[in-house]
Amino acid sequence: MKSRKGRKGEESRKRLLKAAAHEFSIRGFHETKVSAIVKRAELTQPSFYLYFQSKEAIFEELINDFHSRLRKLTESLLLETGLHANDVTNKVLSAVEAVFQFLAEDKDLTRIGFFLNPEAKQLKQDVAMVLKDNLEAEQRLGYFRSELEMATVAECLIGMIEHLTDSYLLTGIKDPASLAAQVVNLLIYGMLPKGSDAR
Amino acid sequence: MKSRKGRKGEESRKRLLKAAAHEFSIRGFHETKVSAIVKRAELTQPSFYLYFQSKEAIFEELINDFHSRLRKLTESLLLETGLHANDVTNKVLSAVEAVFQFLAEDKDLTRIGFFLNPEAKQLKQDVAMVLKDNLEAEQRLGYFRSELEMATVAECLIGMIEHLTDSYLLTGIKDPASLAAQVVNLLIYGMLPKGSDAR
Amino acid sequence: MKSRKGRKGEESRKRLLKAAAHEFSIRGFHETKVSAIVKRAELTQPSFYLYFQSKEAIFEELINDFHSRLRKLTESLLLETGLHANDVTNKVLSAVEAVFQFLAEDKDLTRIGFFLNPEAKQLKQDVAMVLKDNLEAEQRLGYFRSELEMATVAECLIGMIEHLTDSYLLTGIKDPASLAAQVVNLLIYGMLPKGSDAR
Amino acid sequence: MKSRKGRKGEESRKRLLKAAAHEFSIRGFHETKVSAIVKRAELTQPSFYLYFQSKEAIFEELINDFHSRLRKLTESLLLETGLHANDVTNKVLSAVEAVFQFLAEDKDLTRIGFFLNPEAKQLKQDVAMVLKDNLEAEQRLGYFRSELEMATVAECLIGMIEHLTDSYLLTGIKDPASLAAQVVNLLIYGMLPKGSDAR
DNA sequence: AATGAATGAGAATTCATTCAT
DNA sequence: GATGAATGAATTCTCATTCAT
Repeated sequence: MKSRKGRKGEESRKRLLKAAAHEFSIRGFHETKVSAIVKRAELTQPSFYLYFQSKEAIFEELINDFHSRLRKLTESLLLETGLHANDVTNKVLSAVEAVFQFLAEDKDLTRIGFFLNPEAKQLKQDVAMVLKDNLEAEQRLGYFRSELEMATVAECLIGMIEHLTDSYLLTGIKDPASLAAQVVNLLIYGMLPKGSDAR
Repeated sequence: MKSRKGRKGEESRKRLLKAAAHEFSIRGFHETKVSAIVKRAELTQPSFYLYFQSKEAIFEELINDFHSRLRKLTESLLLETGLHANDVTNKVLSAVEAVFQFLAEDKDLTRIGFFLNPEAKQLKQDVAMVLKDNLEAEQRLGYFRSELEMATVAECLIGMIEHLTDSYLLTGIKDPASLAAQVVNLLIYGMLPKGSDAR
Repeated sequence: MKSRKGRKGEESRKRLLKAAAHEFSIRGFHETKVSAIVKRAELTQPSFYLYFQSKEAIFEELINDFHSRLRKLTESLLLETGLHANDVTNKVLSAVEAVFQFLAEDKDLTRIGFFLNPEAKQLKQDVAMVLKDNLEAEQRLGYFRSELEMATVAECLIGMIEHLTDSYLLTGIKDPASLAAQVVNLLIYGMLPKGSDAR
Repeated sequence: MKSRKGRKGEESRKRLLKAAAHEFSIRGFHETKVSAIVKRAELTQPSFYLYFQSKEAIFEELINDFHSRLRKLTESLLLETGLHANDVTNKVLSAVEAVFQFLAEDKDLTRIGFFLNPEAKQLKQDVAMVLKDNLEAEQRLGYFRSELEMATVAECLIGMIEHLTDSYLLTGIKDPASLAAQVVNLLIYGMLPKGSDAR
């Protein structure tokens, strides 16, 4: 199924993936008909089945592609963000920005992998876990307030990214850098003005 | 269609709504079959159409119910949260808690109205707008840092609520009060420890 | 799937079975389209699936019906044919006739259950086994020549019945009684004339 | 189509025939896919159509091959078995053995030509007819009992051969010689012990 | 002589919905 | 107020076959 030889086949396969990503992203899985995918890819239905076992299969391939890349990103971020960061804020900032950057790269794919599929929850959970571990380590080093429950903080961060991605990033209203800046600023310093009450 | 006649009819109608909410919430719109709804409601397919025009119609009715109640909640919160609040933090806290409370009430409905339907985006946008206006007002009163872009803050708050609802509230891992406390604490004071650097 | 309530449904189900039997019998499994079955039964395709899970399912139901009835017949014949038969020839004759009778009853079903399905081989094997046991018992009592290998004889008998059914019975050229008489006559006495050589 | 050019082409053609015979014989006509044939023949689908017009065509070629050879065999048997045979039993025996021999030669082909195709019925009919004529001639010469209806006897013989081929020959359980011996012994002398009743 | 790529035609099956009672 | 029975309209998928090289 996967390994076609020639250049042309590989092209068609890619066209199908691209077309499918687009259709899925605007219409969702069920409302997307194979007929629509092949039409957009300028092929016929049987050709679709030359490259993919089923509609589910192409969907999953898109998902898996997205997920594995996101996972890889997460891991790379952890490495460079790692412990003993003496400028925590900047580290966090650049990490968050990298994530937004990634999510902005292929919007169709982001919509599918991040919002449209049930397993995304699992993925987010994984990411949350990794994030939590990291945050807790930094917390132990005194970089963050000790009362904060880092598991929840991690989930909050993910929620923010998720939602901002949906409303600002995928719509093109804001760019990764500005979003990251705002998120981190808010998260790090909170909403209160400088001199306000000592808690 | 909306034949509000006998007691029994009213009962059947409610059973269908409840059954539909459950099915939709675990399976999503497309994967939910009318046959499954009526089975759960212990009725037959034609009876379904005695009370609802179509599968879409019952879904919309559930959505609308949820949405109008959420909108009502939002409005009521704005009133009591209103301006001239001298203890902003507590106001925000009780508002956020009320929202979590509401979302925890009927979990099936929340899943449907909040996560499963495309129009939820519009709803969230509406809420975000209202929230933003409110936050900006408070910001002008000096309660919040002036550099913050309140539109984004509003979206962040919504993202946090959304995601925590999904991972902690609907799963029963955490309760509204505790979630609200954490969210607000984080949002208001940020992550840095008390005495840390002036920004 | 199976248990419909009303009379009408039961009727439709039977019509489908009858139609399917006919189509399968003349066209074989693959060449028979569900569309042809329902047309003959004066129904529509979805109705077919109201009563049967799939094309395979209705085919199997026909097969199973045929097989269980044939098995029942075999068993009943064994009982009455049993041991200590002092007029072996007549016993065999009436048994063979009963079999032809059965095979002539519903010709469509016979064609399907006897010739068109792969599992028929197993069925025939079963029958052969039973037959063999019986024949051997009679052989030990001295009713049959001791040099004969009864397993093979059983297979021969089945082959004869099978083929005569195909060419004479299902085509209506000969009737059960006459076929049985000829088969048994041949099998019991062989082809040689009365006084011919001692072997 | 029948381009009998190079050596290599001829080879491929043969490989396809062999592969097809195998596939057809275990899977039947409809369940056999052209893709499976070419895979087994280590060729590609377009190559298949270089040598055969269609799936039907290759099937027919196999059938025709089998049929014409079987027909030839029958004819040769008739010649040597011919009239004025003074040892009828032995003549019949060697004829039957020759048939089993033939059927055992290429088992795939036998399965296809003898059991899998609808036209086999016609072929068997033809053989039956020839057989009948021969038997009747011998009957007139007094070699066989006059009460026997030779048309039926012929069919019986074919049925026996058919079934024994299926259950013993193609499965490798018994060999042609032994099968022929048993069939003829049974057919000629019948089942009754030597001295039993005069009919 | 052979193949990578593509397709026309069709088949089974599903599901929301309605008819008749 | 309810239901047994039926269906229109799609949709996915398969397979033999062919085009272009």
